[in-house]
Amino acid sequence: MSARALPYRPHNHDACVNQALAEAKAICQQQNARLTPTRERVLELVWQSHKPLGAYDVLAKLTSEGHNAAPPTVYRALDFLQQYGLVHRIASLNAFTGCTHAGKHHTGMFLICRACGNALELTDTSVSTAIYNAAGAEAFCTETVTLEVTGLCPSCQTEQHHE
Amino acid sequence: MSARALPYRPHNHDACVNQALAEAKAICQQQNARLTPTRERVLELVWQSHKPLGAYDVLAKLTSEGHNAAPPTVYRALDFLQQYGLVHRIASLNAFTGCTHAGKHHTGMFLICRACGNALELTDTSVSTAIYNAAGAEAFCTETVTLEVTGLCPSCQTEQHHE
DNA sequence: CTGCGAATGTTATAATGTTACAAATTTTGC
DNA sequence: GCAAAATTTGTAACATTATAACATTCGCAG
Repeated sequence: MSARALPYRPHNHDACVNQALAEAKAICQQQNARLTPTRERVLELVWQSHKPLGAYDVLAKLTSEGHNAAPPTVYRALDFLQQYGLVHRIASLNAFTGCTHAGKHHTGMFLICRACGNALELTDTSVSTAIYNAAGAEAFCTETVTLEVTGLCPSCQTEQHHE
Repeated sequence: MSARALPYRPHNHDACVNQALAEAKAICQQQNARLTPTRERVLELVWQSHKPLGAYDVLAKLTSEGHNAAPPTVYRALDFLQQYGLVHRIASLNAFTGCTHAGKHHTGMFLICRACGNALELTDTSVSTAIYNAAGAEAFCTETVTLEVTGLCPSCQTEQHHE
């Protein structure tokens, strides 16, 4: 598998989408989960860019395509996708983004640019370890970690025009 | 200044509240900010326990005290308190909690027990450093960090009855 | 083809958060 | 002290995000 493109640099984004869809199909098949058309379409929509997308944004896109959708349609699809590790919810944005480490056990860390809105998902062992240890020092049993960093991505640090 | 009590252990909680209020007054005085009665009352309410409180919970308490409050009343007070580092917003819960490190420059890390609902705020240099470095390795300029760990606190790991 | 569980449609509503403008209060400059 | 300015609060309406409850349809095993 090739390295992931950086969200805030120009790249062939179709490759991102295709890879994500291919991985999703493989994962669902392997786990005997049904990647139905609606679920697949929602996953595609979330992957339309590296900017986390609100549930109602997804809904609007579905609607504009003629899909007869309501909020539960979207939230159910997103729940399913989250369950199988195909998308992440960004709590600080109330939005969803495609998982770039699908299938791999990981603690997502997100770098979210406040200027261009793109989010980069990282996995960093020293971060996870430090968090796990800090929690352990308080005898706390860690189950889930929400780690979202906001700031400026390399592109937006130098450019004036934010995409 | 004495060490902080652990949220999920029995402790003299009035001391927590009193300390928080005293610190808040000192900080506001020092920064020439006005800790008005409404703001102070909201801070007290948020400090009524170590369980992060929703804005509408605060609103309900204010209302039950006869205060003529509406959502903006609460959100404005919370915004003010956040601005001066007196409360934190817990994004994964849509709730607010009193800051136990008010006045000190810090990156909050929260250990949130899914059983009892209490939250413990930590500051851990190795965690902050690891995060900052991981972001820096991507040439990302960190501004804010949201770090919320969910799991089981020591008490709830052993006890059946969750407070 | 029929019955069962999973998935989706549909309607309504809950929970969280914001906008906009008016009134009251506090501060400030004189 | 007093008027103007700035800050804070009141008030009503509304926007956004998410869920509940129940009916219907779909996919598939027997």
